[in-house]
Amino acid sequence: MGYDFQAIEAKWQKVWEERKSFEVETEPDKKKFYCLEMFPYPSGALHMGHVRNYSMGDMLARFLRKKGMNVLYPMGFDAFGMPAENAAIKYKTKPHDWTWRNIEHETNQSKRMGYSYDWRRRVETCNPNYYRWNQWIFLQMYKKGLVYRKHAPVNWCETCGTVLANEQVVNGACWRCEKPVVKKSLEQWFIKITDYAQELLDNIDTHLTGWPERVRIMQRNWIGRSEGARLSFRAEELDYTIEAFTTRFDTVYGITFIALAPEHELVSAMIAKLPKEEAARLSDFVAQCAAQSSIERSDAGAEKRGFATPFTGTHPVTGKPIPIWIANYILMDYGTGAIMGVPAHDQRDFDFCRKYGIPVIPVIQPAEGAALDGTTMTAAFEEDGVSCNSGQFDGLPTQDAIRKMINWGEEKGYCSREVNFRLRDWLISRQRYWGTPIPFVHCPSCGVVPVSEDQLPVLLPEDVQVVDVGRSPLLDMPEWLETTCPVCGGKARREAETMDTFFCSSWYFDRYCSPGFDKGPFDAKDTDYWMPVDQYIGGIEHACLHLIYARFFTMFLSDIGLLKPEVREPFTNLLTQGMVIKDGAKMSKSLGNVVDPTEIVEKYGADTVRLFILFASPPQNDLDWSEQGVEGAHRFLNRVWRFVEENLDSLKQTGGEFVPMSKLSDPAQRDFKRKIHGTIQSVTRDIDEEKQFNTAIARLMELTNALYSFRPADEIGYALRREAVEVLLNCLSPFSPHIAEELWQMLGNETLLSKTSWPILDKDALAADSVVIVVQVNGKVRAKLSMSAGIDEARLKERVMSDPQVHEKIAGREIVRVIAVPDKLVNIVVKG
RNA sequence: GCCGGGAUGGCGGAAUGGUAGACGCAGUGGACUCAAAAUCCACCGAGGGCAACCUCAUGGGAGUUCAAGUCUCCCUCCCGGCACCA
Repeated sequence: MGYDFQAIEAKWQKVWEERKSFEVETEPDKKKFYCLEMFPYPSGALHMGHVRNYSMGDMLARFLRKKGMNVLYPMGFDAFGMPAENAAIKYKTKPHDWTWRNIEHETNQSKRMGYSYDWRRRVETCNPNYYRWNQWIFLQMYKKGLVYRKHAPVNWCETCGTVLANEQVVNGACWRCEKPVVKKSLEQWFIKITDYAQELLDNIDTHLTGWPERVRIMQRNWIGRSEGARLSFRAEELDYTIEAFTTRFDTVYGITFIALAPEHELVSAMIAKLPKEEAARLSDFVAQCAAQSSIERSDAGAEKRGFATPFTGTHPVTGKPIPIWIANYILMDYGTGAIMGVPAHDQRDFDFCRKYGIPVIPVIQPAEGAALDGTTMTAAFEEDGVSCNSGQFDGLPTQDAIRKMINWGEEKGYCSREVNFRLRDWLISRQRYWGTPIPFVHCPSCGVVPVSEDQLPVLLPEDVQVVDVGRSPLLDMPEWLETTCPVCGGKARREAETMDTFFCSSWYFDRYCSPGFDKGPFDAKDTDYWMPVDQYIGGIEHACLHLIYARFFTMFLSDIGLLKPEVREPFTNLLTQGMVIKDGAKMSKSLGNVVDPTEIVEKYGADTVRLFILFASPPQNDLDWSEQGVEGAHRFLNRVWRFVEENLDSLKQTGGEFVPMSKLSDPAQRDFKRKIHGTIQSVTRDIDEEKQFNTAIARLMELTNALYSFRPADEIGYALRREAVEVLLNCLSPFSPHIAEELWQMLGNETLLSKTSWPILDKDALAADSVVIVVQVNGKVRAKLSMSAGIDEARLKERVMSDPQVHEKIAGREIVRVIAVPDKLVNIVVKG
């Protein structure tokens, strides 16, 4: 009859759907497991990366169901975003229509793979029943003071026609289109994610122990905590107090200049105060700095340029006047946008001072070697040493000096302790159409005011033609734009900007718990049961994007009581899968090395594709696509099929109880029984603990090989063979569920294999009867002796030392020592 | 520059400090066949030997250990993240 995978896969997909095999409910008395994958953007079709991601998740979900868990395993679509607008222009359609068509197509693709999602829970972020809760959550954040508008230099992507959050700028370029990003001064919406910086950092150590070390380090770096102090310089002529942050208060006596970022607010006051000609030169300088791209600005090797102002600030400790400069290497968005310049101990300051002839005063001397001289040094001394030129602190080692001087500074009021983070507030607004409308209106008399909660959702018009990427069509829809003010009832204009789509993806996993709920974003009775996610699977590229935003959301939702207090983190365990590579490069349209999953599934079947993709590489590694490898996986499934088909009669005749190890006397049968249970043990461990799916599959291949070589001679032999086939199919079914289900049925089983418990391990069947003892001489393998298992150390030594073969290898040399590891090895150390 | 991760056959990859190379891919030889496909059997790190076996081998070098792919130190190369963050 042959392995007709097309018919089999269609058949079982239908059965599972009709029997609602994978639908789950909140059942507090059952042990739950929440298995989640990063939901896709519906760009048209699922690619191999998705297939890899979801094949892992589905395998785990199916495995855990068999282990008796109540498994929540949902799927949805991250459906708002730029590509829909671009596609709408290109194909002369509407983002709404394009997106929904793709959602339906990709859902069907997913079903064709046999993934066991509870499809009733599908979430689409572009659905008003979802994004209304985006708007609602945004208003809750506003109420808690976490939402604000700020006029600031922001990252602007010309190609996408929108601003970007810090996390979305990768090497100075847009994360999506990879075009350079420029700074633009705009008034934008921000969320105070920095209020949570400390908890985001602390929880990495306390809560994220189930995450890859790599991701934890990346997040720690991204949050970037540094401890130091804030100090101020009074600039009397300008009637202004300049604040600066430093991590090296111990170098305070080495300050020789103050530098401000060109965007610093004091700069315009200076321009106003300066004589016309000099004011013009300063404006010019500031304009030149602004013209630099963010890539140039952030290049450490770039030339440092400065402008000497005639103004000074008062040194907080010595009271001396310190000249104020404007410098292009000072960043406005870190610290205060002003620094204390200590050229002797900071390389950047040093470079700057040498260029402009500013004095260099060492305040730390190396513990050993020649003393530093400010006039002759060629580089800043940034290591630890001993303080000098620092009054009462002279002679202190650097670490002591840092501690003591900051205490002293605080006591005397020279400084105040401060912690700074590299993490910036989240710029949430986008100048785009296809997104969640920000639920605010602009009223000429009341200002920017929130839409009242009972007016949600602010619907996004769906019947919209996008013609130009440069301008949101919402701006040209007066019927949508014009509204009334929720406060005064007067004429007002809607906020036409939409939310960053990362807002949508920061809580979708909560929504899966109660997808139909309409009294809030989700029902606490469901999230209290299901959250947090037990296993999350997705790409490493979200390490400092989605995976930080979602953590912040969870903390916030927990703080306002929507999630229970103990849920502070959304994802207990994280698995980051590698990319799918072909011909040495990531599959991409531009390289033309894309393999379409649909075609491969048609040719080999979903079971083969799933098996290959999990077998070819461990989950975290990149996976090299190889059609020959796919054929190998297909061959294996064929082998399993053929075995059952060819031996069906004898397999069916021996149903019932399996023979326990104690009833087996034939060595071949005992070995085979051991192989069966050894397979259960290692497959279970590989999936559950090691997350090494490739080796789990290798074990199943070994069992299949053993099945082919085992020759049953009696009834017990046939019963063992039946046991082996059942174990094989059961263990195979999370990987290749359709073929396993079909063969299971062919054996005469009436229950669904998908609903059948994982095989029970018989520990008695694991113990070996005989073992091969490796005999080493001076650590080199010299002989292998077979003996029965469980011999103690003394008897083992005795047996090995009396063996003639071993004698020959020692050849009369003097025995210094004998090390014996029972059931394993004996190492004889000899001299000469 | 700083912080991570890695380097094992022709390839993907296995190896609680205890037989290096499981499993698969590719390859070689054979069986079946008129022939091919499919399938099955054998071989498959390098060198030496008729053989039993021996020597070398996990990027390079040292060290710890009875024993190191695995632990420690140094070096080389690759990959990733951060980077004028005060």
